[in-house]
Amino acid sequence: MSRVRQTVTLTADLVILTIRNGTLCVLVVERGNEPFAGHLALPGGFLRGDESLDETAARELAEETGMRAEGLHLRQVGVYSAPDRDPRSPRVVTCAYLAIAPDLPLPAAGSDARSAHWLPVVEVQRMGLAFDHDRILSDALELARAELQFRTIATAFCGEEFTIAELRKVYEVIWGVKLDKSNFHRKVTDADGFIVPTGGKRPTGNGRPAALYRAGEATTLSPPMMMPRSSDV
Amino acid sequence: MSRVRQTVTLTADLVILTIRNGTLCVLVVERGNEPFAGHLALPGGFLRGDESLDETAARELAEETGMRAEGLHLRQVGVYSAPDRDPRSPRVVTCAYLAIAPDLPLPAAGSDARSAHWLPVVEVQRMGLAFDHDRILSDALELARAELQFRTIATAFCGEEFTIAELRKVYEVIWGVKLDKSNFHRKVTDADGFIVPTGGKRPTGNGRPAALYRAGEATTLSPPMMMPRSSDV
DNA sequence: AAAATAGTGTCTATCAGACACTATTTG
DNA sequence: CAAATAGTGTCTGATAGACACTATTTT
Repeated sequence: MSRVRQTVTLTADLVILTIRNGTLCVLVVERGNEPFAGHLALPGGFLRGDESLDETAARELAEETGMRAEGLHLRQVGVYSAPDRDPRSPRVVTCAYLAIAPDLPLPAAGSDARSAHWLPVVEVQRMGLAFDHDRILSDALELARAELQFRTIATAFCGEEFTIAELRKVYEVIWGVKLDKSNFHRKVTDADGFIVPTGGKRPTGNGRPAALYRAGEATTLSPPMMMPRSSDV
Repeated sequence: MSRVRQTVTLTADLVILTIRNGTLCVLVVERGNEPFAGHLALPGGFLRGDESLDETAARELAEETGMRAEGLHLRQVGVYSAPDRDPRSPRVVTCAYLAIAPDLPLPAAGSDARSAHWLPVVEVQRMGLAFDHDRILSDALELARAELQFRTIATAFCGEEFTIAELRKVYEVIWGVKLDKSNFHRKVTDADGFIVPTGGKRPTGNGRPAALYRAGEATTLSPPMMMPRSSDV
């Protein structure tokens, strides 16, 4: 029996990241059903007969956050298929997706009869998640760190309009480093199609108001924004 | 029916790359069974009940090439789950893997009752593959190009011992560029744990014999070997 | 004016690319 | 010696990081 092909059910699980109050947060749900009822887990859902897993992920993302998935950063992290990762039968295999959201209010709780919350990533890692979702979360974070270097996804954490300081904060929070203000400014304004000035300004309370930008057309970042190498050493 | 969770069968498909006579080649099989009987396709196999997809991929790799998968570069490319990608029922979803092999003789043909061949990638792309394997192949190639920059996988294309010229040829073939001999030499010898001199020399027919190296301990390449940016411009 | 934040200019160490040069082999 | 390939040295332009400086706002 172990040597024959097996039928499984497929889920798409989502690691939806955002930045709130300068802290990297992830959307987690409290599970209502077994297995792991009452435990925290990543949001996700089952593949339907008429859709691909990418479509499953986009549908779940829309249900959980109200975001339209079109033009949104939604990227496969990997497949998690250990035979014992989920006690259910038929066996459940999942494909994890990374999504990035601006700091949005969540739709009314209970839209999916589950309670969804933004929680700081560090706190989630301390508490632990159901299934193999701890591993999925850390893999997704690693992917996000790498993608920041080569793709223009950092703007997805910001609203429609943002300042360069806000964009810099994205890099600092996800990479866990402090970046030089001047050098960052130079690099993002030089990068081709990364950000476009809107002409507007945003008063910041104290100090000179910052110029506003919106995301440019480019999806890849050239030249790349390399993560400081001091951490490897 | 389309709105309920669906059971599927899972396969792991392999994009196994090697370099033969200075040409990038991929292992393809001629399908013996429907669907697509007689067509070329990527090797692959069904998930069994006692294994993960990573293990399925490693098992198939061993069956097709005779390589032991331990310590071998085997990396998920992505999941391909379009509802119409395979006409069979129950629906077939695949996870593609990238593997890299030195220039090995294949095990006796017909080990899996299928004929496996190394074919140049460009020729395979011209002829076309079954299912969505054309797309999988091009995604795997893109991944291989990117991984060459940051991981020490180039040595996996070479035998146990290799010269720096052979290693350079790997980069040149996969990136499709010509690299400067001196600068390449400097970069690979400076990179930490990338290659280790064995002390041996290999006569190349004509000319000064080249020093031999073996793969070092490092898996990530620091500093990275950046692909020349001229191609983007 | 002081404080605070945005943004610019400039110096320097480092590194990639170009390329001339030396070294060691075969014929 | 000529040819061929391996390997070294050096110059230069581009870029990242450090940091001093200017600009514009609120209190």
